[in-house]
Amino acid sequence: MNVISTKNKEDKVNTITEMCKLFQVSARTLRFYESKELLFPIRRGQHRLFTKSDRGRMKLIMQGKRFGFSLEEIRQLLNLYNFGDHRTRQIKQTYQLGLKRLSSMEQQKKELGLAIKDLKTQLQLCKDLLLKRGADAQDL
Amino acid sequence: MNVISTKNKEDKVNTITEMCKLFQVSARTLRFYESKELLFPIRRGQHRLFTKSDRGRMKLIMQGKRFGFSLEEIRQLLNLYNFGDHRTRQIKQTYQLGLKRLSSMEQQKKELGLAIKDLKTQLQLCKDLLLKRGADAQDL
DNA sequence: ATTTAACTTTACGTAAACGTCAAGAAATAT
DNA sequence: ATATTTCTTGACGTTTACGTAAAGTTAAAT
Repeated sequence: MNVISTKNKEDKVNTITEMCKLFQVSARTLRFYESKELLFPIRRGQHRLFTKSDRGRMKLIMQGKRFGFSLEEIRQLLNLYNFGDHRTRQIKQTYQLGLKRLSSMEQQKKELGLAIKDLKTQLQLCKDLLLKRGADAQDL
Repeated sequence: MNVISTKNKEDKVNTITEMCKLFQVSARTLRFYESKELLFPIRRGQHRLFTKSDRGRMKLIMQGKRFGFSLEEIRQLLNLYNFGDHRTRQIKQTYQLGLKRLSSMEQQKKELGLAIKDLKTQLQLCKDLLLKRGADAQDL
């Protein structure tokens, strides 16, 4: 790798099928996300090429989905990771939204902790009943 | 409250509008949940009356939704909280499902923790940029 | 050069989770 | 007794998040 070459991992681009494998989603899904402005693949001719930025965004999208956020909610926050190229006014708004999202996620984590505790209790009760009914402790 | 009266908070039933207020959902939602067998309100004539059991189930439904589970996923687990009236075979299955759900929720909590960390970092970067651009620290 | 594989757009279809009338029955208030 | 409110059952509509099939285009392989 010489000085002239600016190529590095950051510059690596992926075809749509590569992205599908990377994130375990369909091509339809990726095109859909592009249409909804969650991804911005560049074009070589007609074909899409997904950049490092898209990969980062996809990671966040999957994360957001996991936590039950809608694509629209996710989209609004994605700008938080690209704030370089936005107006200060815009960034401020996104920042505020980010703070709200953060507190929402912290709240959710708390509730999740409680729900887990409840579920554990309930599972124990269930287990006790099964044992009392003569279940084999082995398969529990 | 005398000895003969068996009435207590457990016996309290709610009309559909009371339930709506209690859980901040529409009547349509409650009827929909009944149609999907997540709730089992008793009937006084044609009208629905929601029991303590339904209230408990609703709490779990709301919780499940918050964490991104589908109604069908939620329905399957609800039996975990009514296992008294089921066959041992059934309970065993529900118990197994509960264990899986538990580990899924614990995993989610972990990921949520990481996502929160990431978001905090990103928010800090964002804040720095805003301050460097001369934003008033007051409104951040 | 031609087959093949990967990709494209367009467009209709679908499942989940309700919303929103419409029309009638039942309970409550006056 | 009658008006009003609350509730009921359909039944069609809507949004989200894609699936899927059709028909054409581009790139890669032979």
